[in-house]
Amino acid sequence: MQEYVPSEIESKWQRHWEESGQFDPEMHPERPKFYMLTMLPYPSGDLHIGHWYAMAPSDAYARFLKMRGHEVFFPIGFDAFGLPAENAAIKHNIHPKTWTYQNIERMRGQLRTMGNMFAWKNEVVSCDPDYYKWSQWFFLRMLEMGLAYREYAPVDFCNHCQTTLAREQVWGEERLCERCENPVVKKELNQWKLRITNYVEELLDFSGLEWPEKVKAMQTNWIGRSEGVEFALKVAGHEDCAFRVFTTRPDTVFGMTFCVLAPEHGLVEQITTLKQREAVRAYREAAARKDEIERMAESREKDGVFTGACAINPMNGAEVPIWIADYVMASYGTGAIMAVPAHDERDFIFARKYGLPTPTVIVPEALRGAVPDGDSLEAVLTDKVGSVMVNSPGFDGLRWPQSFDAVATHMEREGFGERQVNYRIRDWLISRQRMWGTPIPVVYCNDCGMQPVPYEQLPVELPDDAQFKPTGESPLKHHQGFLQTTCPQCGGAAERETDTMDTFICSSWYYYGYLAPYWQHGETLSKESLPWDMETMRAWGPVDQYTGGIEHATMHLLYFRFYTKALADMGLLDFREPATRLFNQGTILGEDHEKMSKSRGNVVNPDDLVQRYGSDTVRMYLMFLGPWDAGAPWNPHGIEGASRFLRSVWALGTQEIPVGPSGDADAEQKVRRALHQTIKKVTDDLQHFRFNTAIAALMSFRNQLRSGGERIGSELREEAIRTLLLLLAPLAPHLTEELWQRCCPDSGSVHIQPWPEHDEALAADALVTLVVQVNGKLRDRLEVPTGMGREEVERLALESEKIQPHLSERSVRKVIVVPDRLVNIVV
RNA sequence: GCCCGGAUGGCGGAACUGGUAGACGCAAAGGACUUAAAAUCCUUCGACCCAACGGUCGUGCGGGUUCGAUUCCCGCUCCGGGCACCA
Repeated sequence: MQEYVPSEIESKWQRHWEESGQFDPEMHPERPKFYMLTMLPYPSGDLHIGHWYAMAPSDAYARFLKMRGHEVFFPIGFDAFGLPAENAAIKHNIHPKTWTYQNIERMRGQLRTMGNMFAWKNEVVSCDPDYYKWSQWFFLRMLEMGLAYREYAPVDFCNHCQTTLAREQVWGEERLCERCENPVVKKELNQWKLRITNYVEELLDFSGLEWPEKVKAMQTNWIGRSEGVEFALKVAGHEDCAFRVFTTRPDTVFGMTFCVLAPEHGLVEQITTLKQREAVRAYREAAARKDEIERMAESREKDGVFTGACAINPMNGAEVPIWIADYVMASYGTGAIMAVPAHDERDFIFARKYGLPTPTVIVPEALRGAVPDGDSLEAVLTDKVGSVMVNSPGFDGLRWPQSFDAVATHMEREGFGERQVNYRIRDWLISRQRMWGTPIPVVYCNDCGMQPVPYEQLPVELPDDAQFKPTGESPLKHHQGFLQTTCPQCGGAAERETDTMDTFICSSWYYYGYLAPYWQHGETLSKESLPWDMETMRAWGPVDQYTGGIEHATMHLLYFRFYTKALADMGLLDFREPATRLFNQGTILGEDHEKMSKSRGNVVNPDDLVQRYGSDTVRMYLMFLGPWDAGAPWNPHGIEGASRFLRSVWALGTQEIPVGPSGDADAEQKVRRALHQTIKKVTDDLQHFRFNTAIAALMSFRNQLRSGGERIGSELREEAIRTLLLLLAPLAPHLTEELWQRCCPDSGSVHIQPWPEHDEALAADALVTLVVQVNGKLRDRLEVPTGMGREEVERLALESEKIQPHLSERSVRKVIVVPDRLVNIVV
């Protein structure tokens, strides 16, 4: 018997598969298509065990589907723009392009050792001008459609990365930069944005998508839809002066005892009285400063300043003081609120602090008639359901949601308010003050203003001779060759935009890019150009199964849905959702159960493991660790189990056992039954990404085959081994291919064989273990033929020697029989 | 504070729609083979009591429903993730 030496067979088959083109996408109309997609890697220069954990199971699934008769497309590429390349440029004086392509070259090699069925011919590299010219083309189309715009507004800026960020890329209450985890600051800047908010309602609709509930919840949460009423309040003594507030609780409007404007609100200056002017000015300044610096230490203490002016409650004409306070955000709703302290905890705290009244206007329905005082924070009633309006002339006694409707309708009829839906999500800020990204294709002319670069001039290419400064500032700002251009409108001198696009732009359409390998270098674009062949897109799109990490739930996965909708509106796609099914794999942790990081020294290097155990073993072990979506800590000894298993399969596949064509009938029946049960189990598990239990089933079958091995005939033995190889092929593609070629050299690759089918009759057990319980406690086990009748089962159980002692001196009250399962005797 | 997950042996985990808790693997212990080691193979392996047969307890904690609960319901604890003066 030859020994199992993975290194000898793995590279051989990797080369063979790629050269034979057996995994290149081809349309066979008789086969159902399957677009399998795994999130593309950033070319950091080293393939991490996390990449293996994400991609190896994806590959197993793709291979499984191919054997199940699908035509499978499983592409790969590189998300090649981004900051690390610039940092390397500054540190090592190497152009980001050189650094990136060197890394890609290295990672291609590492990825190939995984043995995935990647369609390498369709690879995309997002920093290739032939790729990013289309990112620019989409941008120009969006500009024409009004989906892209430039705005001067406060934005989040990361000092460490020297760039602005999208709201999605600022994390948590600490407001950390998604890349470097340093706190961001606010800055007022002119920035390009994409109108993702145009699609909010559609983005909230997940119908037809098989996505994890968690991701749907996170996106829904992020979009933050809330239904309410927006209405106008006049300022007393200023006939021409009014402001609007948004509320989700119009039913509490009679309880308004003051209003609050955000310190930045445009009306503040105009309405502040002379007496209050100094206090208001000081508060606004302090608020502006607070926003810049002391964000972390910011307490939730509510304070504010009276403006001296009053607003008129349009419902009852009551005059209420107008305050400014920084607990009201300028960026949400109208930047102003009606304050109802009896029914809002924040308003209550504020009212308490400044001695403002807190009248009750809704009460629990059960308490109707008796209006409680509501003089503590705990007594603040915020419940909608079960509350009724009181002290609200004309509306008393109304319950939610009629109370909402009645007030809203009244406001609409009287013409001072209307129903309104507000969202938390903001438009996508895509400007980055970085060099290594897609240039935003616009120029600024002194005479004509901002002008888009004509389609025919795309791509606007990054210079190859950029000078990087240690300050981290984008070299584009100082690169005269890039900067100086002519205005497409008047032909005069103009300057290019030096901001580049967020790299999430590249990953917002790469899965369509994979299908457009015909981009031609030097091809002149026009508005009528097509980024892909429409027939090919119709045939393959959308993605059938997408896999990747959950960390992109409210970033990439939101942008990627938005892009698909925008591209569909450009007439380039005839579907509106990019991926029908989504699966989020978990994270592989270090041996110490902590997140892997260089500083912790718990990083596992896959290259070393491949060298020592082979790719198949690494794949198998990662899939065996536990459920794919759970992730797991790495156990350096555990991989031995996967290694042993594959070695024993190798032994089974190469050993000659001198037996006749048929063997012991009883042993054969057992093995045959196990075989069909294993086919069933593995098929079902792989369909549901349960790689760990599929592997456990294969191991069990291996155990049975080993123990009964000498007593079965060569015919069944060969069938069993062939089937084992087929079932194992998606998981351990190299070893199975090698053994398959040895046993069935004429049938072609193991990976194009039809998947085995199980026979229900052969899989059925002849005998079952019947559990006998007395009062729910296990007392005996009986081996009985499958399908035994209730009466007989009951009789057998009662007669059992082990049961008898438990029945003495007690009377049987009831006997529960679950056929083929158990008998429970209640005494 | 709100919204999602999760908690099972020494470890990773398994258990279909309530029906044998701990599959499969790792580690450990004992044994076989070997001059020896590695590899391989066999046996044991939740806790406690018992010489043994066997028994009692046991799926984060406390209750409940049920003949029967890791699974369903109620109330907690701890861990992880998301959101958060969002009006």
